[in-house]
Amino acid sequence: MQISFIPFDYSSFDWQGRNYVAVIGRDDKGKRACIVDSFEPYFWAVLKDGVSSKKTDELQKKIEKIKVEMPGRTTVVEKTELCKKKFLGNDVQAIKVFITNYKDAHAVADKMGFPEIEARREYDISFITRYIIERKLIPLSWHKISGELVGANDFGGIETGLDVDICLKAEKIEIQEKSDDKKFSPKIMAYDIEADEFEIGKGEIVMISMFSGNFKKVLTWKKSPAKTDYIEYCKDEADMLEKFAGHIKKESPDLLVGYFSDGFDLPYLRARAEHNRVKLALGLDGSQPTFARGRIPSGKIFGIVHVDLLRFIETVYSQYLQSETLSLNEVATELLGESKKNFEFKHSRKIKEHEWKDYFEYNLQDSVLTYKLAEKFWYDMLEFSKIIQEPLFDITRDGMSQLVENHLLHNLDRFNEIAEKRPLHDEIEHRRGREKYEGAFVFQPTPGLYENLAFFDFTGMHSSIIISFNLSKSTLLDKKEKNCYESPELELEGKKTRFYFSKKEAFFPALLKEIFEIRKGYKKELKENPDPIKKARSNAYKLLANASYGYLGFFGARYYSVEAAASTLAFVRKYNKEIIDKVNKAGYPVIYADTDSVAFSLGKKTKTEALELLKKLNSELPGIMELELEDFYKRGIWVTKRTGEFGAKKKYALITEKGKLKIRGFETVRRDWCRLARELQNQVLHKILTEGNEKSALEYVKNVIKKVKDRKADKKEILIRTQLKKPISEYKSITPHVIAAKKMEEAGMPVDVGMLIEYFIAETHETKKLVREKVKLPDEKGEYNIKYYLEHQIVPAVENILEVFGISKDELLGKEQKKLGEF
DNA sequence: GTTAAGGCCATACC
DNA sequence: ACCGGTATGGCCTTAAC
Repeated sequence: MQISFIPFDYSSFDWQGRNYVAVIGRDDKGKRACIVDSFEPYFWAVLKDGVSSKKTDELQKKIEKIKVEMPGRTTVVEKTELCKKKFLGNDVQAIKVFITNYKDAHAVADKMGFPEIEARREYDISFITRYIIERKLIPLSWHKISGELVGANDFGGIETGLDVDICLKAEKIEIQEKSDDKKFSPKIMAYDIEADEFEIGKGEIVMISMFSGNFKKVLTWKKSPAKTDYIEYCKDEADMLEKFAGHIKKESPDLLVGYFSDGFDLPYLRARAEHNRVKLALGLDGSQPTFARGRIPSGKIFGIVHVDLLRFIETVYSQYLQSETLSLNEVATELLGESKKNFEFKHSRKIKEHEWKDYFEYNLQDSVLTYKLAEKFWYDMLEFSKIIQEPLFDITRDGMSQLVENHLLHNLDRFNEIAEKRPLHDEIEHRRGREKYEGAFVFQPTPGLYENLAFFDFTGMHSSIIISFNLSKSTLLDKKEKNCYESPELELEGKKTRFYFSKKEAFFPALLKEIFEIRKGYKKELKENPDPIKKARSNAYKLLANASYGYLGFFGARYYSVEAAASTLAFVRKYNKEIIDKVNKAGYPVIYADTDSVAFSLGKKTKTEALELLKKLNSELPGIMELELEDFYKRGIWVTKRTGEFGAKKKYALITEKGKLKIRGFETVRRDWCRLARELQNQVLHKILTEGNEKSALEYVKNVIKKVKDRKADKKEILIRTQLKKPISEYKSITPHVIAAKKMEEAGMPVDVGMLIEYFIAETHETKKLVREKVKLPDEKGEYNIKYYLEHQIVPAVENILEVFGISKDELLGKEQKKLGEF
């Protein structure tokens, strides 16, 4: 029989010592299907140059005798094939080594230490990735699958107890052209738990909420008078866990989405199920969730894609968010305009009868928000999965470099390339230990207020350089050749040098070019005709292109190349400086520049003239490099560093003619300054940039200073928030936020790595000199320290800005110091 | 015991 | 371990007196 099929979940299983995959998806009528499939697993032995055909024959025979015994199975080399391939861009002879079980690829490769073999490769590619490459069953794309129905006794009875409508053994897989036209909306269910303790498994789970659009439910085993349609009372915790699994089976979602659920909800559920000795049968085959090890364990459920939305947002979207943390509340407020319900967390013992209803609502709301965010990010997940060709489960958890690498792996066969290996421990250590290479150039600005500015910047500068000069590991030459690309002079490991790159087409720059051009196309289409799918697709290509440069210098990369990374930056410096020179010579004084941008004064020249200059600059750029207008600005301000008289880099504020502010680097945009200082600075910048002088700003500053002195500042405005980046015990330097974290721990509050620690600086006894000795938690009794807030928050936030107008630090401080003495 | 340099630390820019 | 280097600035630690 034949079906239309869209795959979204991939798992592997062994039967009679061989590997199989079970792919879960839907057909075009919305029925759930499982495709059982397999392929002949293999890896590669790349031969040294000039091995004779006689030697090759002998070698193949030797390899074909290899056998490894494993508990419960025997893997042999089934057959070998001699092929013409490419490895790092070079033509090579390679032996394709087919083996019984892919799990033993490494063990077989280990037995192949023959002198004719240059390298053994591709035994370290994940089985699912390998499967997708071999059989081209692309995640979230429509396929036509023909095959036989799987019977009750096939594959050790996998079909029995598998909750699907159709189970097919694939024979032929064809991708459907124009599959884009066919819509697929997955059934999404969001979930959230509330527990009595934050430590995984330590307390009891009090309630579980679920939401999937038309289905809403809060399960609890606590007794309360609250009665609403969605509350379901259970006998005890064990009963609640089983009912949870029951509802998931009945509702049958494709995606089960949580927020921080890899780190909290799912492991907690698993731990409580174990504690209660019940089975948490969430998988379509009745299996329990499993956890893949990693920096953060990843919770996998057979047949249902478990997505921890936080992880996806972290890697692909956090750079676009204004939110200071990625908490569900902040992210939902920013993206949905909807927030969590107010409920002050407490142990269930302490919850009063009438409060339970609020607690249930709170719990449900978390699922509702998670669900709405998942809907919002669906197109992004879909596009990433389709473009990278990796399952949803993986693309929602991979870091940017992993995404870049997987995109490469899925496209290497188009170049007949054998993949490079993943670096091993020693190699990683070595890479991490190397000296840093020189980065981009940042222009030293002259402090001042400027009028009528233009900003130019390079579009995708790093990518366009990698593409234009064919930079990569496989194009790096040992020495200068005729007709090659030559990097500008650069310093690496203390030596001045240059690198040379071949002009021959190579997979890394070629694939990047493809990404770059496709993105350009979608960006243009999007301008003319916006739609969310195109937007998500354009963004996915953009992120992929932007991460490619970082990938070159990432120690974990298969195609790591310091030479290519350092050369990229040498070109970045060269072209940024060249543009600065040319802009200056054209009669526009350059005010500032950083990496890929240049800001300059228009003076008496017009915008049209500036755009003419842009055209001219572009005509002189090599390859696909391109400079574009970022914007014109009415005014801009640059200030001095706190120490010294030079202009501070990466710190400026601009205003457009329409009055839109662009603030970079100032305390206003830093989350570790108190709100009062940030808001004050924001107002001061706004006033100065709108009005062109400091008059009303100065007035405003004085009022705030008075407010602080009169103790009129609100507690919320003076709280300082700093992130705890590692466990308290690992801090060498005990800073105020570490003290605050310690205090929280003592008070029995949860303290986790990654948390934003809130505190304020209080009035204390004179003998306490250090700032950390004055630290108090928000709820602690005490007045804020007037001297500290004036001298360390309020004045520092504005002194450098007012200094531009000749209001010196001494003047500002001197005036205030006398008054400060009163306290 | 005081002070200044250096280091640790968090955060931002691109 | 999960993209790079450049830069600011606060506060603590430590060396030198």
